[in-house]
Amino acid sequence: MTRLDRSSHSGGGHAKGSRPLNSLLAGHGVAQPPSAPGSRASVQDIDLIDILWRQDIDLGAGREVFDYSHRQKEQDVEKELRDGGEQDTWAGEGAEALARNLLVDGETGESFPVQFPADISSITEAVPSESEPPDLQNNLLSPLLTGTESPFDLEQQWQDLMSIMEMQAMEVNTSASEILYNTPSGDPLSTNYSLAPSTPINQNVSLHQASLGGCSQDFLLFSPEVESLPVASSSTLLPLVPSNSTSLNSTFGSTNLTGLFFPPQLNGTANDTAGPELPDPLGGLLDEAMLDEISLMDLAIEEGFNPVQASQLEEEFDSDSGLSLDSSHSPSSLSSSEGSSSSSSSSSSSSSSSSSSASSSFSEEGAVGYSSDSETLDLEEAEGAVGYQPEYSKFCRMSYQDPAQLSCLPYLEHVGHNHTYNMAPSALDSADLPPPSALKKGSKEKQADFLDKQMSRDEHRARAMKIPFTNDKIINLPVEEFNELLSKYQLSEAQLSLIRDIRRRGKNKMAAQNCRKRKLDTILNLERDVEDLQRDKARLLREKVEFLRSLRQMKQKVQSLYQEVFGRLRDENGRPYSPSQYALQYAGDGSVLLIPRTMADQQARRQERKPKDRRK
DNA sequence: AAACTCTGTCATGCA
DNA sequence: TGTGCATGACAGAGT
Repeated sequence: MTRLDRSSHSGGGHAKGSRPLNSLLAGHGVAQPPSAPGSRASVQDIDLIDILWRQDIDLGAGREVFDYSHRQKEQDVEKELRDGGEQDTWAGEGAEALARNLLVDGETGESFPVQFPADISSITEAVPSESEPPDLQNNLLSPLLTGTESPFDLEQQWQDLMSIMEMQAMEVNTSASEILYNTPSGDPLSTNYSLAPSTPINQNVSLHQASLGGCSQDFLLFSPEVESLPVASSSTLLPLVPSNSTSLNSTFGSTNLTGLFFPPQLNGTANDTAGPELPDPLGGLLDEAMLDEISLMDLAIEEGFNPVQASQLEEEFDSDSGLSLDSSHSPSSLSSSEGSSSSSSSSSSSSSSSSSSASSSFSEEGAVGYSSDSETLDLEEAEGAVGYQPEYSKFCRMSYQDPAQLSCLPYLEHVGHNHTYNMAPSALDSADLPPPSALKKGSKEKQADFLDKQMSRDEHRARAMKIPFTNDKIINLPVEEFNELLSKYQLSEAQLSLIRDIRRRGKNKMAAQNCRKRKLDTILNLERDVEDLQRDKARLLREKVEFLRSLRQMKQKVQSLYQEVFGRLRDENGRPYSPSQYALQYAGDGSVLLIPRTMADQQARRQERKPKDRRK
């Protein structure tokens, strides 16, 4: 009983050691995140827009967003723009309809001044869903509606965009707006900007008032630089125009959002100089994305993972339910050679211990002892060298673990039950059944040779010392019974010492076997862990690629919206604004301002500084 | 013959 | 203190 408890204890110890691995595995297996965004069925972006809109309305941003402090002045400008805007396409029929309809709340029908919502989500929110003229809606929403991302993707990226834009908007609101509206007229900035009487155009105009009229697009307007405006910019700007996916893709990785958002020639009339590299409101996000992508590539290079191949790898992993690691070969073979004891990982710990305990208990029956395992006889030396046969020892190990198998092998069973091996070889010959091969030879000497080969060194020693009981009993009997057995015989000190050594070595031998089995099981478990982790890694990489792709698409859409809105803006003379001199900027109060690029650039720089300080 | 694997054994630490 | 177990290290034999 003590032995069984011990063995179970040892098994428990092993299980304790391997449990974290198993639990880790289980955790990996269970904790499957939602499927890759790209793989999910795409939901119409308009749904997301509606959701976001309602969220903002719920948050109280539905109405207030559409109001801002300079309404009066902007209404004046709006009037002007409306008068002048009717001449161009934007002010045409669709624009008028838009101007009319966009003043009506899509949900309540309540009329309100069209304004750009306060965050980027409001960009989509502000996009009229049903009440808008289809043409404009399509015009402005087409980039969004073409998206195939899952709502999760869109929402996530909108939130990212919003967070960045809101930060910018806050900055713009608290600084630019103050400068624009509150600074004394002597301020060169303000003079240069909107309130200056010298400026014929009131740049401090909300987008809808300026020219879009009823377009309640929520827009982030970014501040390009004016200071270093190279004059040749229309040409230089053009490449930045993401008119097609290729250019956009190229700009995604190599340029900031300046290229994305800085409107190129607008309406074909903007022949002014384009700005240089403009601060990118989404620069942080983009840079991060770029960095992520770069790091992803680095990771791919370092780890042998190609993001593009990640999915392939994933598929391989998914399709391959078996072992895909080369390293698993040797342990697999090992486990196979070890038989059933180490075949299953989850039960391997217990199996190894149970097998040992089973063998122990079985050995305690006296039927089989571990001593029958791989115990051979060296013909040359009775005391001496090992001289065992590995194949046979393996066979014997399997046999002693399975009594049924052993019963089918009488000569092995004899080995287990041989209580008389301490007798003279001649006496053993009559009692022992030789193996079939030995029987065929029919030679008593060969039988003795075989029996000798089955004996271990300790058995030889025991026989030489005339130990009156089997090594099996010496090793596997419980302490009490063992001491009882010793007390039954009058043994010399040498005999007792040998018996103790035999017992110690025999137990240690079994312990070593168990230990090696456990070690193999641990290796197998670790390999499974590695496989699972690699599978997870591939999946995460694939998801990351999907997110990056979605982000890129969102940037495209935002850029196209910017261009579209900016291109439709007209000054009081009906002329389009020069993208090199003006930029649209998003204000925290929900308004969208048309500001000079100098101002926008300053604010953008300030925004750039903030995250850096924050990182410190 | 060298490299590798398998196995037994010893020494040691822990319970 | 004795006993058993676990394990690293080593050595011998076999492949």
